[in-house]
Amino acid sequence: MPALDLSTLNPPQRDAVTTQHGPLLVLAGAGTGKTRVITFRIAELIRRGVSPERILSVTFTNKAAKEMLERATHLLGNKGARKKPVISTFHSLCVRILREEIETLGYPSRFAIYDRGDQESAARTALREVRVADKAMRPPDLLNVISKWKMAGIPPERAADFVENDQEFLAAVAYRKYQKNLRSSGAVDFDDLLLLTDHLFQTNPEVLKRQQQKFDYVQVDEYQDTNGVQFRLVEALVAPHKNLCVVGDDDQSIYGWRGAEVEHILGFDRHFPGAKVVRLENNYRCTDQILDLANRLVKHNVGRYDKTLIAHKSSEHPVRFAEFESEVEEAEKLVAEIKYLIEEKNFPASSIAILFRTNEQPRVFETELRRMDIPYVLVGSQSFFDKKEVRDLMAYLKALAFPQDDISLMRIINTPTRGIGASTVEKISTRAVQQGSHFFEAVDTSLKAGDISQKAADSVRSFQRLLETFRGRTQSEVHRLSDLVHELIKTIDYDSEICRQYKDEAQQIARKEVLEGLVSSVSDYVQQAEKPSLYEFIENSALGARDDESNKEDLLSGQGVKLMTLHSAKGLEFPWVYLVGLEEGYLPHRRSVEDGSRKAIEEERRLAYVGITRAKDYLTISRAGTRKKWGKKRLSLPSRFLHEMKGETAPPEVAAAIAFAED
DNA sequence: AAGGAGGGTTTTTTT
DNA sequence: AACCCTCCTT
Repeated sequence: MPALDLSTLNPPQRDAVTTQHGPLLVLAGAGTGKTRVITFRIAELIRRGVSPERILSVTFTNKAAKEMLERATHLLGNKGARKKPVISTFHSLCVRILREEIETLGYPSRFAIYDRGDQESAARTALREVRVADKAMRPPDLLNVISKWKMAGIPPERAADFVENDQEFLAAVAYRKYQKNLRSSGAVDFDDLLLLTDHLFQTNPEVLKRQQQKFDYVQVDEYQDTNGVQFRLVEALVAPHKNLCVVGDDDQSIYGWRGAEVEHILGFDRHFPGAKVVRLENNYRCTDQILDLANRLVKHNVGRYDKTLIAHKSSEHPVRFAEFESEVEEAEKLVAEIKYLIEEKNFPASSIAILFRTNEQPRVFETELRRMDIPYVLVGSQSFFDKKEVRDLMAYLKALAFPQDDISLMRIINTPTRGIGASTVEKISTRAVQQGSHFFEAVDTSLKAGDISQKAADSVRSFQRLLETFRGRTQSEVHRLSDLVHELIKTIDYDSEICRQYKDEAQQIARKEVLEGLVSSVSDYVQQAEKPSLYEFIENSALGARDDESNKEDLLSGQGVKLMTLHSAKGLEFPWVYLVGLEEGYLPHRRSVEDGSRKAIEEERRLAYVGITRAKDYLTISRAGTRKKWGKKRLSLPSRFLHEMKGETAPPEVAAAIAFAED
């Protein structure tokens, strides 16, 4: 654990950071010790007698929250051991508030939180219900549009007025279905958590007052990434005292597509008059060459605070630019070098990171790393919870915990196959919609109406009984929840399902191990939980806040080469970094280029900036001349950012291609 | 209803 | 190359 050291701040800055009252904006560039500022402030406030639980710090990821808590606890030593400062993500904070205020809500007292996978299923169902052809709009696209509307406070009924193109017209119709289905399943998505809390604050002064009284000091990390709803929540919480300290860097705003608005950080002193502004421009992370490159690149952005970070470390090694024939060669050559570094130079694998723009890119590197027997960790979205088996089993657990959750039920009703075919499901569902009931309540009607056979009805009912039995037991035998999950897997005979699906024996074993992993994480959860419940386990999983899992991740991350997207690399640093795939269409991404707006390209440029500034000592930036896409080899041109950061003009063929794409 | 073959489509980024 | 959907046979 690095010692906390504010010697990097000059005295007025130090005073400002520890100012006890009023709004404070810390504009901190990359590598200037942003997070340290918050941790230091927490410790300082506590030292001055503020009770730890009255200090709220909000981060964007659970990982960041956990790390901050560890640092703060460490800093406080034994003194802080009894009470802890509150550190949480926006989403966990909202869940807590909603749970506390559940009585006032008028919403079902139990609600399922849908994770990304659930949201996609719900989106797919909605699209189907409004008969949108699959190719007209994909579930993820629908979710993006819905999220945009939700963050702008636009409800389903009014979405039609805000439609900007044909696709959004379809989305507006599907949005209504999506929200209706979620509500009838007793579920909320990530955005709803924020929206409901916001709504609660706006409409219920007592609730707001109660929540306001909980905290005397509020701090927000990565403030450049707050969206409209998050801004309103913060504003509401600090309204009585305005003791708000935000930390961020407008050059690292990379979540515009999720509704983040840089205006929040740029206009902080307008929103909070009298705000103190502290600028941190001394970079202690990167060598001067790395920083030069980053500075030169980001200067091409127009909408930003003009600032130049000052390096405090001189370069031992120049930044390298590598070019390869294909993406395969890129992976082979770079991994060969990594092998050399680890084996010959005793470089710890964990100090090396490979950063890329999209989730498709790490594949080649994974193959190569595995071939070379180098330990690696793929950090990010394609995680444990995205595996099909886990999602199936989680759907079972959700169906158990939430009897009205028909969306989860649909996922598992015939998985593994149990004689409930598509047409049976279709017919019962239609009846259910007609009579405005849940799926199981429509079985009788369907049978009487002659929609389905007696045999089909029996299969459905017997599955319903199975669920009910387990549902009862998850409550009465909650202390042995993991045994129950194990028993459930045996009862539904999921193992046979795996064997049927995967012919390869190694695959079968791997998949079964995944399931065992889930069972053991349930068991870990039950052990560490104060008052274990199936609901809480599901909730933790959705929010990605499961202790056991992140511990495992930490354990792993100590060992391997890290592979991650630029988005997940935000806030991290590594001694040795490969920034790969610097090609037009990837960075900047094709979709942003096609968008054509300066804003879109500037966000891509900030992504590249984030990538460069992750490197402490060594940076290699690489590109491939060809790249396989959809099984076909295609020419890949060097990214415009390469030329910008080197201070060159793009060669004619690249410039022509850029101009062509922008037309 | 289940399973397999064949055909078409796909890849931003994430709490 | 991998996935999902549809259609066809059993």
